[in-house]
Amino acid sequence: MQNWLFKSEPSEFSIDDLKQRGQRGELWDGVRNYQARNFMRDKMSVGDNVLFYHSSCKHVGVAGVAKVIETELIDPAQFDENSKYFDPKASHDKPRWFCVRIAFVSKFANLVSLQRLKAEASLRDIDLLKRGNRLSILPVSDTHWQIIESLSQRER
DNA sequence: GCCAACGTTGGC
DNA sequence: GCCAACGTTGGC
Repeated sequence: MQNWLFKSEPSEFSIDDLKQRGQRGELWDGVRNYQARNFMRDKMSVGDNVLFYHSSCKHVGVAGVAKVIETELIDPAQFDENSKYFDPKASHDKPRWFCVRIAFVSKFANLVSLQRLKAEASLRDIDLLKRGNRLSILPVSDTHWQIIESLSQRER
């Protein structure tokens, strides 16, 4: 079982939006970065844990927990000419983009802010905080997962 | 809105 | 295969 961190702009799709989807969850389509795609296509399993991170917004940080409920899905947006994720180089014979489906697990009572993460010495080497890391999907170690989860239960 | 840090594209 | 130009991400 692997842990991940998914970034999302809450103005586009927030932890509350995910909660509203309930058991059906949400198809994580539209990822157009090869490294992130490879994580989804090759490394994810049903049941994997996901930290749901709010980026590019007022309160940046980890907002809650989700889980992977379906894997090895072909991203339908690549074939949709009306989608901003349309990829003219993709074909049904040779799809280029893959995705997974995730579902809500919990929302943190207190968002674990980026500031808080940076202040935590034990998170010094988490990929999320490495200089210039703009990947929207990142693996998270068990140790880092536990630290962030414990931060979410602490008073700010 | 700015800008650093990339990833991607395309000419050569 | 190199690399300049361009586009995007994401914190501030």
